[in-house]
Amino acid sequence: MKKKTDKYSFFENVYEVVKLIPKGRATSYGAIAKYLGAARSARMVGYALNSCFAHADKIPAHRVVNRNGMLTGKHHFPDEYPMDEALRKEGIKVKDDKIVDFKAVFWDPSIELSL
DNA sequence: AATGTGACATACC
DNA sequence: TGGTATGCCACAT
Repeated sequence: MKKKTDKYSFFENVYEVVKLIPKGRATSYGAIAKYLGAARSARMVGYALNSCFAHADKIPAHRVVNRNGMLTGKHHFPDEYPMDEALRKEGIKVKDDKIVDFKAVFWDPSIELSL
């Protein structure tokens, strides 16, 4: 329900999409940005996730990686819960901070959510 | 309003 | 493979 603002922040949108990512899947910043209608705001997606820890809800930010499937954001995760470990627990294989067979687990919101 | 920022994407070397 | 440079855009200050 909307109050004063008709639209939520771009961040809120990012959080919503990330939370919709199925277990064992992963997507890219660019894909999310595109789905939100701002394909050139991939940086904003990462920016948003940077604040995800401050966000009230739990954001599976570990399911969001860059275009190469590389865990570029792992350095931003808490040491107690590394990004690659989180992914492994969901069945995603990670090697050298990169998702193995990324395209196999790739989850594109602009496709999956439009079915 | 202006400036700084960045977990990207792409290009180039 | 990795460093540098540029474009890009929404948010923070």
